[in-house]
Parts: sequence; structure tokens; C-alpha cells
Amino acid sequence: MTADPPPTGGIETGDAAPVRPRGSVMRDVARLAGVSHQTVSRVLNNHPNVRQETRLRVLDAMRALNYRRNLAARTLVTRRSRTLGIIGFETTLFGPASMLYGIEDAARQAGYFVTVATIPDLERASVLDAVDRLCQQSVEGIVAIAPKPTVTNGLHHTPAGLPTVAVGGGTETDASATVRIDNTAGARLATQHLLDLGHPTVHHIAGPADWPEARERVEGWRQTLYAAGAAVPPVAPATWTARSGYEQGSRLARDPAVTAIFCANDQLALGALRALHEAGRRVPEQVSVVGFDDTPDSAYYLPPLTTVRQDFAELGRRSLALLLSGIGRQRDPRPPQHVVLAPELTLRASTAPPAGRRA
Amino acid sequence: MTADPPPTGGIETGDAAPVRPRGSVMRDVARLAGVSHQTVSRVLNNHPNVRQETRLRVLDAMRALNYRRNLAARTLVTRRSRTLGIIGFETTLFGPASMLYGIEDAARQAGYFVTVATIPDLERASVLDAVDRLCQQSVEGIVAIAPKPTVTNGLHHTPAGLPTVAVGGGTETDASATVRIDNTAGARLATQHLLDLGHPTVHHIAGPADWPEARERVEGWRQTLYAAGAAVPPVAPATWTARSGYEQGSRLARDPAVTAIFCANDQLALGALRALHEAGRRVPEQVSVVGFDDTPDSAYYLPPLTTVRQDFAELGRRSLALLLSGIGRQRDPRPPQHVVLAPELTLRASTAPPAGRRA
DNA sequence: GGCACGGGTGTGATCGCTAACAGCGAGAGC
DNA sequence: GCTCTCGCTGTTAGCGATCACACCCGTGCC
Repeated sequence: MTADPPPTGGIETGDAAPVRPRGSVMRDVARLAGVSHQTVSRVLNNHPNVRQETRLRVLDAMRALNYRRNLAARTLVTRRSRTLGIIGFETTLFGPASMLYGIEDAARQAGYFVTVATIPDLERASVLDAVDRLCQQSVEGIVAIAPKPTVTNGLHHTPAGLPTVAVGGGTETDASATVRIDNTAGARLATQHLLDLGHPTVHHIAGPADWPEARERVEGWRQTLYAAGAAVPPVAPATWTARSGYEQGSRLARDPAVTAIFCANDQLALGALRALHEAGRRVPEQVSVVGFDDTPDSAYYLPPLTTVRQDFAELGRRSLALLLSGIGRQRDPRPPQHVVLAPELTLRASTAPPAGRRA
Repeated sequence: MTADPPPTGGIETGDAAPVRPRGSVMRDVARLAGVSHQTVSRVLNNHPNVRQETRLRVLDAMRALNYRRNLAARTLVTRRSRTLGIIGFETTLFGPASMLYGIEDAARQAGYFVTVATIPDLERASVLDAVDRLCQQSVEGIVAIAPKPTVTNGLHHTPAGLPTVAVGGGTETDASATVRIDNTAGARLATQHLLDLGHPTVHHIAGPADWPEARERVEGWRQTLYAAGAAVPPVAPATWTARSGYEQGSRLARDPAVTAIFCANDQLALGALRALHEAGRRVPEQVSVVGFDDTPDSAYYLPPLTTVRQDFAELGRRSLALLLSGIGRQRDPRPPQHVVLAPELTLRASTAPPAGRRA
């Protein structure tokens, strides 16, 4: 806009354009190699029907001119952008950030580009806006890292045939494919571990009530207690932050009957550990604590945290694999698939038998 | 490549295509609104010379057809992709992830799309590959979140005129613009704080020696000790991880003369805190610890960590602002700018006067 | 010799959009 | 009354790639 480019037709000085500010294009390469632009295209796309000698000549010319193919032109004609979209929320947290990384890494290896659209909140409008932006970019598929119904519902508003995957959450009734870990099973692992140690019951510091992941963890915890005939203590609403863990932890620390706490993520556990420490209750001697996620830091908490491991990078990779399989056969209206990964319990020093039952 | 798309041409049934699988284009909107495609384009681009009535008619048609402009076509002709590239490394850590978020957020508000290229390692080849991928995408500028010389040098290999910004690190001799915090000043703040409390000297757990950020922090620490006439203890090589902090911390914990430790980031401090705890040295009563970054979790460490605050989101925003100003005037060969933000010391409970000088 | 075949290559049309220019009425100025 | 401007709109020509098709030429076969 600033300076009008000189009319391109203009002066054909016959051979070598003096200085082409915009890089070279296929025709330039073709001219230098003494072939047609179509042959250059064939070399670029690895068509078999090009003589080896010609191919080399073209490759040399491309190198000499530092040629880079214009993806916009390619996209325009092929209608394939080779670009995938990611919708993310709170991508500063370890989990989402790791999934983003896993996705991007897998996409690159599959020859795709990735554009991200983070949403500032989980309002419907933000999600639709993000979807719209990605569609404008002609993405060939969308992965949403934002495990709330608002988001997965928003995904339904994509043009028909655009494959979508919700990772980390999402309910299986969705029109989208989903990839997630089995949160209920993870919560069961954690709770059962504490019961097995001899704790009469297990308290729970939950995540936000409107997150399916948080609800599933509550559910797994509750099921396990119920199955064991243990009392089911009340659950207070919270966020995913250490601050919340601290607040809830402070409350629980005042109750001497509390000997075991299962936290819905590691941050909550961190806050709970501090609250317990300040209340003078020793972990794990007096109170056992279990987290969820197995963030790298959790191995260095005081004490090192027993926690449910979630392989975020793997989640990212799997979601991308699912998306690509969806791109592969768009016409085939097979129902969206749902991948559920099994979590594992990582045992560390924050859990032990209750005081009365120590060896 | 997997499955050949069916030939696009297909059946032209004369007038209204029965089901247009590929969404509507400008001509469809034009036909429905009874205008030319150029008028539609004018409405889309807010040209002034369109009658209000016509504009509304076009907007109605666009809504009715759920029209979305094809960005590839627009990019092809305008040579502006409205897309920015981000090169990231270890984007699972809080710092990089936050910067990424800050950049994406600012880009969106400025009307740009963002594509990310994470690099699996800091090898030169990876960086060049990432740059190449982004250039193919016709990005209008690149922000690199990867504060090592390998990366910033790789940025020099962009086509002339493509603005680049290195955020979080990078030396000022660069051809790229840079945005970073004043690491030396941050280290001085931390060290001086400990000296002011009365500690005879301050030990340092440093980051990787080949990261400029880590080196600058060492430098600030050393300067401050030197200016105060304090002894400068040796520094051992490390990584940025809690594990490293634990290892270094264990070593320092054995030396009873150690009363103050400045860690190059919060993860290192977390590891050090655990090592000190296990060695039976109380923080802050016997040993004071200061971190760097002020990650959200650090307020909930045991004890809550005194640390140097780094506003990652702001770094991201500033780097984007710098990039956009670079895009604004590409012809003007002004030297790249360098923005340096001042860090702040966040006082918490991990620092206190040494045992002998307690009130 | 004539003809089908197929590898290797060139030609034209096209994707959806914007830039440049042309056209066309209506009101202003002489 | 005639030009001149100006607001509004349509027409045409690309952007840089790919696709469909035509073409050439050597080979193998009848």
C-alpha cells in the first residue's frame, strides 16, 4: 500500500530482471532452466515423468534463484492449504502448552502447517470467532484444546466436512472426534491408592464444576469411595489454581479427621501442601496428598507429589493422528471416533498410611 | 497425496449449483445482491464509494450465503498474508508459553493471523527449516521465542525486508530487533536484596552457560557481589530444571557457610528448596533463597518464594508491537530497535536476615 | 511402412480475489 | 447549453500456482 509497485507488465528487458523485490516465481525458474513452468511444477511435486537430467537442471535453477513456492497460489488452485488450526485456551498452563507442542510437532512431521487461535475466554462468541478465523485461513482441520462444552459446541459451526477433534475433554456425544485420558479411571487410581493405604476416607479438592474433566475426576473419586463403603465428604467449588488449593487446603487442615486429600490437579495439590504445612500438619505422616497431571515440577514439591500421570504430548499426537485420518476420508460419513488413554499413578513421597496404621 | 481428489470440473448444471461443496464465493454473493463482484469486494474492504443501500444489500447476501472470503486468493493478489510467524522452543515452559500467548493475543487484536513453528532442538538446521516453512507461508514478520544465538543468527537468513524480532534474549548487535527484560538488573536486585539483609555473600545456581539470559544473570550477580566487596563463590553448570536446582542445592546445603542462594529461575529454586529441606536446613531461617521469573506457582512454594518478576505476556505484546512497527515501514532502513523492560523484585517468605543477625 | 503406445514436455484455462481503468448518470460552474 | 467534476458501479487483467489436455518423438508390433 505504501508505495505502488511498478506495473509488472512494463519493461521486459528480455532476460534477467534486474532486481525482483518479491522473490522469484516459477516462471523465472523455468526460464533459467530452459523449460516450461509446468515442468518446474512437476519437479516440485515429484511427478515421475521428468527426465533426471531435466530435474537436476530445474533443481539447480531453483537453488540459484532461492526459489520458494507460493503457498497462497497453490492453496488457491488445489483447495488444500496444508494448514491445520488449533484453538487453545489458557495455553500458558503446562497441560495445554504441552498438548499444543505435541500437536505442532506431529503436524510438522506430517507436512502440515499450524496456525493457532487462542481464545481469551470461553464465551461462545470467542469460540465462533476463532472458528471463523481459522476457516478463513482455509484450514483443513481443527483441533480444540479447550475442554468445555462451549468450545466443542462451537466446533459444530464449522463448514460441513471440516474434520474437528476436541482434545483433553469433550463429551462422547459430540459430533467431533475426541481424545482424552480416562479421568474417572485416574481418579479411581488415586482414591483407591489412598484407601489401600488404610485411610478411612479421602477428601477431594475439585476443579471448576463446569469442566467435564473436573466432573469426571469427582465422579471417579466418589465411585471409589462408594464402592469401598467409605464416607463421601462434601466438595467445594474451586478453580485450577494453587490459590484455590491453598484455600481449600486451609479449610481441610483444620479438620483433624482429614488424613487423605486427592486434588484434581498438581497446582491444587501445591496449594494444599502449603496450607497443610502452615497448619502444622505433616505430609505424609499426618495427611496424604495426591495430585493429577504429573507436571515436571511435582517431583520437587515438598514432599515430592504422588500424582496421576497424564501424557499431554501423547494426547496432542493422538489428536493429530485422529484429525489426519478424518482429513483422509472426508466423504465417508463414519461417526467420529473417541480415543481414551489410560492414566498411570506415579508414586512419590506425599502418601503414606494414616498415623494409626504406620508400620 | 494419499487419495487423489476427484476431478473438480464435474457437472455445470447451468445456473444455481445444487450443492456447492466448497462454500460460496464472491461471484455468488454478487449475483444474489444484483451487483458486480467488484462491488462485493469494495464492501468487504470498506471502500467509501459504495451507496449505503447497495452495501446493505451485499451484506445481506453475504450473510444469506454464509460467505467467507478466501484468504489465499486475497494473499495471492495483495501479497499480504496478514499472517505472522512465531518460532518457539520448549514452549511447554511457563515463560515461552506466556510469551506465545501474549504475542498471539496482540496479533489477533491487530488483525493478524499467527502460525507457529516450534523447533525440536536449537540446531542451526532446525531453525533454518522453521524460517523456511514460515517464509513459504508468506508471513509478514517473524518473532522468535528462543533466546539463543543459534536462533537469532538463523533469523538473518530471512529474505531481505522481512521484519524479525527476537524476544526474551538475543544480543543487541543483532540485525533483528529485540525485546527482553534487563536480566543483569534483575540479578542485581536479587543479590542486593540478600546482601542488604546482612548475608556475607550470595551463592548462585545458574542456568545453562550457553544461554545469554543465564549469563546475564550471572553477570549481574557477580557485579553486585564485587561492588559490595563480597566473596564470589564458584558457579556450577546447570540446566533450567528443578532437577538441576535439586542437585546444586544438595551440594550447597552441605556447606554450612552458605546462607543465601540466588537461583536463575523458579524451577531451580524449587529444586533447591527441596534439597535444603532434605538436608535439614530451614528456609529462610538458615538459608535464604531467591528465584527468577515469578511463575504463578512460586507464591505457593514452601516457603513462598521471593523472586524477580518477569512479565512474559508484556514481553510478548511488546515484541509484537515492535514487529508491527517494522512491517509498517519496510523500505526505511532504520536500525533494529531494542526494548529492555525492567524487572521487579517480588518479596515473599523465602528470604530473611542470616541467623546471627535476626531481630 | 503404418499405427498404437507411452514417457517427457509445453499450452491454455482456472482457482477467488483485488487493482486499475472505463463508464455513466447527476449536479456545479462558466 | 456544455463541459467538468465526482460519486458510484462494472469490466478487464492479472497474482502464481496446478490441472487437463495436446503434442512430440522414440519404440514395438503387425
